[in-house]
Amino acid sequence: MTDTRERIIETARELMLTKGFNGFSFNEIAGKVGIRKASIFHYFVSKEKLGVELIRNDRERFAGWVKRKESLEKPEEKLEEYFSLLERLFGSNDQICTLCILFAEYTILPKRMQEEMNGLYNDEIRWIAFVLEEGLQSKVYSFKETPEEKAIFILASLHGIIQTSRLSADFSVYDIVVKQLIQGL
Amino acid sequence: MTDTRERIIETARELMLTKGFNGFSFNEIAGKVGIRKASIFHYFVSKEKLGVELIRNDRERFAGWVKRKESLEKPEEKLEEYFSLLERLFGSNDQICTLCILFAEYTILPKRMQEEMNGLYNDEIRWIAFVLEEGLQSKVYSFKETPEEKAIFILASLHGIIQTSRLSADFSVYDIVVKQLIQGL
DNA sequence: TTAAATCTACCTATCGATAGGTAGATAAGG
DNA sequence: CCTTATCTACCTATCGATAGGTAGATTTAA
Repeated sequence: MTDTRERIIETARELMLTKGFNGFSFNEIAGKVGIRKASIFHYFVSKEKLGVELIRNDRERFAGWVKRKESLEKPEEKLEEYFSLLERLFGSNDQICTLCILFAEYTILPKRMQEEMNGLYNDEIRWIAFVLEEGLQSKVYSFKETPEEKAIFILASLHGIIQTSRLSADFSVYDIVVKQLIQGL
Repeated sequence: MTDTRERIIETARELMLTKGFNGFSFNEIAGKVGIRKASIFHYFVSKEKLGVELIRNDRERFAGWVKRKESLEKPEEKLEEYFSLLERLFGSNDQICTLCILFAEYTILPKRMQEEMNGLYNDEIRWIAFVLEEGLQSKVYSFKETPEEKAIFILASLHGIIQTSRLSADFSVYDIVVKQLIQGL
């Protein structure tokens, strides 16, 4: 069944988002899923393949999310939904977003995973920049940087605060940052 | 001599700032320093102790840096120096700042290291907030958030962009962020 | 002054644990 | 019967850490 495969992926994602790619093992996944370590290799020939799929999975889900939000008319609403999206990824548990958790390991990750990370990052930047461009044209935003520069700034701020929120387990800092980001538009 | 000890620390720092705490081994340090792995245990009874010392080291160096910058009169100058300080930490090589690299591993790091991370983070936040407060009083800054909120925002943005700069090995994004940060003050 | 004791700075060899990964037997289902 | 799924059993490599030792400098004491 693909059921086991799905459970492997879901468990792996939880573990990766909590402890990083090199922070979890096949044994740990197996224990949580209730199978043996060797069985995982039936679905994923290597840990690298699993890692690549996890990120690509994220990209697809983001693409789907974007499509679902296309119906929203106002760019401010889209952006606000995006802020909520990232917030929902942590908050309750120890998990943080895919890019956030993998940044530190970047230099020691397989090239294929690095490429997917770049892809995911560019996906998000492009979408944010697009929404900002909309906001500029409809005059709800009035910043003087390029939409791309602003997007880079926004995403960096979000990534940074998501990570620091783990230190004190204080998630209120996220809103503090979002508030200032919106104010700068 | 403590010379060997110093070389162990310096090598460990380089490795940690590049690959994370769990991304380097005693063997790797030993190879670079030119001694045997077991010899490292003569100076550090455990990897945890080494890790704690690396962060505490950072805190002390930051404290020293702060003292050296006390002579600067204008808060804008201090802040600018701080931006340059962080920038200097990466740029040339694959290394990024201590907090940035350790954020992802936070949940699987020894408690003592977590505590030191919190200490380092608070050190930096407090100093930034203090400088911002100065700026408010001398009227060179005019933001309406509290200095602490602004400090949290600034540090988050810097941490975020430092990490993303590894993706494309494009360090120009740092200046893009700094520019926007200054503009928001 | 010199011999014994101690300390410093390493070494070799090995430990148990765990990592990712493989081979081949067995079980389950259509 | 045959394919797919999952198992047991095992491999190699590496991890942090320990045991036990050695050469040489330093300290102590008669």
